[in-house]
Amino acid sequence: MKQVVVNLLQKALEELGVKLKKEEIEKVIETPPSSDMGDYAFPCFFLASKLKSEPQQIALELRAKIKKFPMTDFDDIQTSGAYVNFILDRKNMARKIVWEAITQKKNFGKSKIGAGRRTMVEFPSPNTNKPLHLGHLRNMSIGESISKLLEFNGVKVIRANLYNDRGTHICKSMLAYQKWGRDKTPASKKIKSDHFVGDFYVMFNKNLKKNKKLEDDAQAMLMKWEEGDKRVLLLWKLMTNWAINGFNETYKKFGIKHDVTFFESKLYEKGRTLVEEGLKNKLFVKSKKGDVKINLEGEGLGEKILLRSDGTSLYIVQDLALAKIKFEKYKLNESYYVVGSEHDYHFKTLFSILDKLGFKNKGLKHLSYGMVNLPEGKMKGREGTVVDADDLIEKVQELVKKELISRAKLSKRELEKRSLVISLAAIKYFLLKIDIKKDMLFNPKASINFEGDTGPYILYSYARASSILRKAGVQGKFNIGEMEPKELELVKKLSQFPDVALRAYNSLNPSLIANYSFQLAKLFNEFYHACPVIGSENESFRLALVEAFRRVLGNSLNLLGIETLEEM
RNA sequence: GCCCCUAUAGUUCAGUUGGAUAGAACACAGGUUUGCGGAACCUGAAACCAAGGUUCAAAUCCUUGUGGGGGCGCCA
Repeated sequence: MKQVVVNLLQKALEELGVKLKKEEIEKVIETPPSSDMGDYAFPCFFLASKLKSEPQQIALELRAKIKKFPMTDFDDIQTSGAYVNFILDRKNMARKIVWEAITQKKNFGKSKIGAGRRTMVEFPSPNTNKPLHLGHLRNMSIGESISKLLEFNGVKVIRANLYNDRGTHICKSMLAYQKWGRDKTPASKKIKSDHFVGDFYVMFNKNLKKNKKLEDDAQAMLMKWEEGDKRVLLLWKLMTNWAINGFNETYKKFGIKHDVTFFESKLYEKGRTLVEEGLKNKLFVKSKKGDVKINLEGEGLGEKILLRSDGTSLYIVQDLALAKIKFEKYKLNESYYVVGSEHDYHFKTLFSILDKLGFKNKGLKHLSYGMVNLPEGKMKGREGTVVDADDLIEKVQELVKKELISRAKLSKRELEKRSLVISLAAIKYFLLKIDIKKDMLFNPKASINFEGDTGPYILYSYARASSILRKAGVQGKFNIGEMEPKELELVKKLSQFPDVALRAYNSLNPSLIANYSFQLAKLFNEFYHACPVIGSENESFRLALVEAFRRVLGNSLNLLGIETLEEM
């Protein structure tokens, strides 16, 4: 519908002597602050200097020109100051949007703008020495939602995960296990296996306070690991598998699945050829001590060391290698890294070095998201102020169960299923509604609230729509009579979905979808309070509207990685 | 010390990328029972960190200051 407005404006502007491209016109079109003013607005301020006239005057002339064209889609075109406001034929619009939503179903709102592209999205890439925490939940929510957004716009997505399974942090857990964990296994302790590993990491840090020598022991163990010491490798394999098996349970519960998995342990020496290449091109320099570094002062990034003086490589070298492997093996157009903003500097240097190595315009992007803070401040692993991912999910699920039990009798299985869907909706929505790049506060009390701007509230409105449709039975065609204001508002909100999905795709920001979902759910609740559906004069249209709403909200939630429920 | 990010009701967040009257939610005060599920709906009070600048137009862009967060290892 916007395109019709654009076309009309382009023709009228040309008659006034201004040639503008469609995209230029589309860009300035906005939505008026209130819907009585119109559905689309065109501000004329920027034309004032070109036409050497008052913006108000231009608006009037523009309106006069447009009025002369034959039109079917509009009730009226008005001006208000320097704005030309287009008022759509509401019945026509409602018919169109509702019909499209109902018939296009899952495809409603999709675009093909990304067709033919292949993009890798890497998340959450944890360390294998301790279980996932709240930050990883934000990471996974964002990673999955962005993957869905890309797919919704035609992109072929490859979901990847990189395990940071090598280094001193791993050796710390291993050392603690060697010292104090003899013969115990996750099964014998009846504990989730990644938590089992994490407990030893905590144990290491506790004992480190009493015995500083442990730090050296961990370093010594890393040396043995690098030398290929069989005993150390055996233990490493055992514990890494425990960690990963535990993660896999969490991924499954959280609803994410990877297509590719990378391991730092297999990659960390693969960047050598790249380093040698850089040395040949004099991009990198070897100092007298033997370490290899690159000067990035020009970019304001300082000096970066790539190889230690003993010849072993640093973390960034494997990221260099991995970037290349990704593009060569998977024929990518883009590669996105979902990693917290604390690593902004790392990615700046990484991309800068790759650029210098001739790896230009490869669509590498750091999807940097803000830190998750607690009311008490930052989460600190060693001080035990971390919110554990599994614990959080379990805790929220328990609260949902209590709520469900107080409402209806459910079978155990149904209780489990519903409570999981609702609690994941609560957590994911809470984490996704905030602008990806901003730090956020995770208030445990607010996160278990199920009223207002929350996942459960949105799921509830979906379930109510389903309930109405269930009661009414199957419907076919519909007729539109006079529309109530709430019906119109709901229709307009539905019509915005394709635009919102596209904007979220362009800005790679799921929070737009989250906020839209809430606004849509809220309008629906207002609508069904104001307008009876079943048995009303406009039953056929209202039912269709409810169905369209249900469809669009379902599509919207799907983009957030949130499942829906027919009953709550 | 240097670099990056950030600042909107009591609190947590929006604000269509520079446009018309800055929107919600929570909390607070009050209300909606005989209609499709009250995890709902309605009413009320409450905000752009400060000072300059650019512009027809600034919460949005620039400068400075102040507050908050992060990064500056031959760690990952």
